[in-house]
Amino acid sequence: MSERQSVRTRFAPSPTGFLHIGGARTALFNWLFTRRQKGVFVLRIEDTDQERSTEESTRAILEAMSWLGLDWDEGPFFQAERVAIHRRLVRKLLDEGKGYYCDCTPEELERARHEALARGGKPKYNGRCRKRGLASGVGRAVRFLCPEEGTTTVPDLIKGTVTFSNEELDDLVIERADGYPTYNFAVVVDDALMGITHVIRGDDHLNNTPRQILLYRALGYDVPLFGHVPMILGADKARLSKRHGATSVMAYKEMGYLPEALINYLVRLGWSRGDQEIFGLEELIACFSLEAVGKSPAVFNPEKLLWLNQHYLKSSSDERLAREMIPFWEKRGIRPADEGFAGKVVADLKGRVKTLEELAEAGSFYFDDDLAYDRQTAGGFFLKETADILSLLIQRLPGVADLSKPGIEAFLKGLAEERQIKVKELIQPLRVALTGRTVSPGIDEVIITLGIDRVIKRLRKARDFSSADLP
RNA sequence: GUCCCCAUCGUCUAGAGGCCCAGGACACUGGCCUUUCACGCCGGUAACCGGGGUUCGAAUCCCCGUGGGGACGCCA
Repeated sequence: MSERQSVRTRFAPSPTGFLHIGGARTALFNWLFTRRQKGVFVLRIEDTDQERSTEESTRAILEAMSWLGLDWDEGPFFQAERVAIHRRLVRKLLDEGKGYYCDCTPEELERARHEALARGGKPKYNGRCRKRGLASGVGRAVRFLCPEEGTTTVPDLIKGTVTFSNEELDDLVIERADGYPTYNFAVVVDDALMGITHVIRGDDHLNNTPRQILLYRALGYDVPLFGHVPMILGADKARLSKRHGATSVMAYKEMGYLPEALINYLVRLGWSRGDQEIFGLEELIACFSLEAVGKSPAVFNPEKLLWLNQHYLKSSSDERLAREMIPFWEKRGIRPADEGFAGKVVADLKGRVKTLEELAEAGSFYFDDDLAYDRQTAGGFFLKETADILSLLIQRLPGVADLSKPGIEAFLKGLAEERQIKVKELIQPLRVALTGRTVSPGIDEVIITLGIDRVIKRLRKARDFSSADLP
């Protein structure tokens, strides 16, 4: 490719569902490649299947793209709005003798396929209408007249050059009986007319590519460069699907993943740069290349995604995280008193959880001064001795002048020493009293975030609970 | 069935003929730290699918098997 010709790529999902993990990675590779080349990234919605396409899906896909930060420069274009163009070009092929009408019924075609399969052959179209010279008419589709001899070569940036024998191809339908173009035709026309220079897509399309190349040539268009990225598989090595867990991008948002974690995970699935694991977006734009994309399919590993999410959680600012937390708290009926408090809660917890959802769960006690103590989950901490310890804390804590981490720590250590008990024996009852749980952030952090007034309030409640109703 | 693609630890991968009795990361695991849980730090287990070539030398190149994935639609 010459230096001056600018790169144009596209992402072309069909709006028949949400943006899934595989589609997101394809979009990401396209986007990174394009941004690196300072090219133009086009978004095109392939909605020629009127039966299955929905506006809701289109909205969902756009929303997911935006969440991931994958912005596009042109579009979204809707393929269905371009059928007049497709129809005109089908007529052109017809006029030039490169296509013909076919009146085979779906049942006939199905039967022929089965027979071919039974004979051990490839279930391709048998060419029944090829030489019949049918005119247009109701129930008639248009097929492309495919050469039967020779080979077609796909120039692929990832897989290398792949050659197909034209015998393997058949006369594909380019216009359905209902007048709508089929995928293989529409995609060629639109990519060509939109000036797409690099077609980057899943390698499930590799087999379609020779016939698409034949269409480019029949239409008189330049053939673009291709890059077929390997599929993403589930743990059982089968193509990733719902039964492997969440496959929708937005489902990950709802589970409390950060977009940069998903991006980082996805890009490392099939692409690498030495031993590096953590990549920021800007960094990716600077170093991404199709040559470094691997050829083999990759298994989706939720554990590693979780690890990356934890990493990004740890390194995000409290302010940002507090903002991201809002919907997760809302779901639990929690509305932080102010941003400062939300930030402190997040700061206490972000290093010990893997998702925002988990953070919301682990930190719910911060927002509820009326904790429902539970002897079961309290792990046997509500005993006579506990009540004594809590009383002691209620007496002494308000007198602590230095309510900083070291200050609290020194106070606790001193008190434990004075009472001839282990610090742990002091801290665990305190933890349970303040949080209602045996697991929580550092007790000093909890005290600071809660503030001394709320701490005392909770201690009183816990003491009463301990001394009343003892087992 | 036919065609196409692919093949390094359980998983993601590094490796472009000697630097590799194979490196990193996740997971698992032993220890340290410690105020619970995490985090962090130090360590461990674990792989070149098989067979033939080519070469002084192969994880790397070639061939054949085998295995996995994909395609074969008037879906995209």
